[in-house]
Amino acid sequence: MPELPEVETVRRGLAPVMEGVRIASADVRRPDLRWPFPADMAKRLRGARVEALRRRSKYLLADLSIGETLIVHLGMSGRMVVSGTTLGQFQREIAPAEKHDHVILDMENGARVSFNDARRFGAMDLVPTGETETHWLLASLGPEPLGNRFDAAYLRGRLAGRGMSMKAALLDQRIVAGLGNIYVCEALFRAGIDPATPAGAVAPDRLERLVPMIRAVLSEAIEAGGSSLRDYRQADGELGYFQHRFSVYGREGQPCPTPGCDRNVNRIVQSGRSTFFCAQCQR
DNA sequence: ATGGGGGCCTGCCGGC
DNA sequence: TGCCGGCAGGCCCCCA
Repeated sequence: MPELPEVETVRRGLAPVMEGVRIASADVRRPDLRWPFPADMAKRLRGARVEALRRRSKYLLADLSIGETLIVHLGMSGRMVVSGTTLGQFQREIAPAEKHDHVILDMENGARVSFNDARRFGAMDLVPTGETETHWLLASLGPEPLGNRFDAAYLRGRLAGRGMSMKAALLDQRIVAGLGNIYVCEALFRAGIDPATPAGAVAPDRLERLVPMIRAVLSEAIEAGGSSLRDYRQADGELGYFQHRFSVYGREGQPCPTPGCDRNVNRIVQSGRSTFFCAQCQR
């Protein structure tokens, strides 16, 4: 659900209330999300100070003073709800536990951070900080799309000879880590690439155009504070505004936004997921 | 190795 | 108003 910009927005919202602050107590209200929580997670979290809040792809990483890192994935519907603090635009009173609040962290500064995830596709794990990169969930992730290692030459190498569609290739977290359905649709539209084109068949100059488009759409979404659809709210509880700037995502049947184009946005299904695109502008 | 599809969960929305 | 099918931003796993 939340893609890279949404997770980065959550990270930025949480950092002021969590970084440098000890976890006074952790309430782990069920034994698992998508996978079982580590044993004694609540006990290990209690008293640990959050040294830094980082992000890798769609994962939040909280480095703790106990030498362990709390890995958090929001899945499709995960949210971090902050209350009990005047830092940021949060609810001032401590929010009582609500339905689907699975893990509640009460910080020593009075803030409460509740992990709420209705669909429970999310995940949490606690690993030695030095082993974060090699954790089984993170080990095979590709480069960050906003990082230096991601460029057209890299993409060319990874896509050469591949028969999968461009849509599927950009959704593959081993190739580039952090894009999801929305931003893949938007980036392919901006780059004028047909989502169904076999990845290995896209010409180098088009990949050269694609990379800055991916970076731009992600940067703009972060700048706008994420997208936030339906049941998702960013860390400060405010709805994000980037969703109003989608060119094609969720706009089936509406006019293509390209000036002079008279087509409507199409929706097709690729490997079970909706793809939105303009058949005129994307070839 | 590659790629395609199923499944995990709950909630919401539109149509009848 | 109520019920039901379809759909949702992710990702692992199995199968051909």
